[in-house]
Amino acid sequence: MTHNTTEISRQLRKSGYRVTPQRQLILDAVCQLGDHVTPEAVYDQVHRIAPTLSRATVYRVLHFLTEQNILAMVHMADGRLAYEMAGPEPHHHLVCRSCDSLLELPHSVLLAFRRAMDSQYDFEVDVSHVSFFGHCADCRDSAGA
Amino acid sequence: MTHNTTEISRQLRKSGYRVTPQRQLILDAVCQLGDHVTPEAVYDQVHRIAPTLSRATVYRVLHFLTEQNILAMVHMADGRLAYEMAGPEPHHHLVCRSCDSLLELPHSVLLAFRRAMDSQYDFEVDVSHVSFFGHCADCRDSAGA
DNA sequence: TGCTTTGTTGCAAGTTTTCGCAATAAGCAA
DNA sequence: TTGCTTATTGCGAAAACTTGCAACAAAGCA
Repeated sequence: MTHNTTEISRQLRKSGYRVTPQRQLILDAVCQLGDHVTPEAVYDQVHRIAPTLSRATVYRVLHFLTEQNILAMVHMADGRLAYEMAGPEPHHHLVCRSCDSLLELPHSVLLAFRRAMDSQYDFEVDVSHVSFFGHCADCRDSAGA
Repeated sequence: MTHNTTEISRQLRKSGYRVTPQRQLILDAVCQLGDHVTPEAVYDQVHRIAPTLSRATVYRVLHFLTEQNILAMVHMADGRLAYEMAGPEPHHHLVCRSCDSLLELPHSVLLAFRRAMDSQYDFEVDVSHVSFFGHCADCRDSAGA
């Protein structure tokens, strides 16, 4: 378990939300499954332990935990959504359109971009989670450009 | 009509694809409806003229035209997909989450970013059309942050 | 501990998006 | 123009995702 259950629980309760077994199971599942977890994968994982937990709840809880900044929403190349643990430091992805691989981008890169937009356009870009699409080194080579 | 129908038709036929009435209607619809057009909006628009044209075809054609670089896919704030004409001149948007206003971003900004990603991460970012979300000057002020 | 409040869940029905496959028709060549 | 090839469509069904609502149960308090 890489997430601090008690800390997150406390955070939720403090905001007037409840810590339910469903929410804990779903959080554990995302945590275990890694970096770009689809709702369906979460459902499969969780359903083994709690067969009555519904798909609707999975979707609702994923949304909810994202709003609470406990999870982060990730755009996949095909437009679908996936989730991952948010962590204290926002991070970003370079998503390969060919092989769907993810490359992590340090927050500092985006902070610089954000500052630039702010000063030049007076626009506050939300850089809590950003994904860029393109082609990784491997796929670029094999494409034989 | 801001798109060059004959040129696009020629491009498609040259690649071995066919120019169907459905494809033309859908292209026209996206073109008329402007920036960030949802599949449903396209369907509504097109359905008035061609009631038998199915939703499946709308989705398929939008996807297809995106692959052909005739349309560009844009991620909306809520994770949903929208489309817009790709055009020869790449353009980018700063989208305000509060008032939905669009601010155009010069391509040069993104080109610099692209070069940085290429040299630092050996990743070729697709910067043909990018949207960033956040808050414009007006909404930032009125929010009283 | 037991009661109360009200945030959450599960179900089922409702959207949105995709898929398989037979029928159709675009483009090409004669 | 006619016919052939096969890309593309439409349909219906399935998958993916959302929503309304009644029942349930987490937190807080007596």
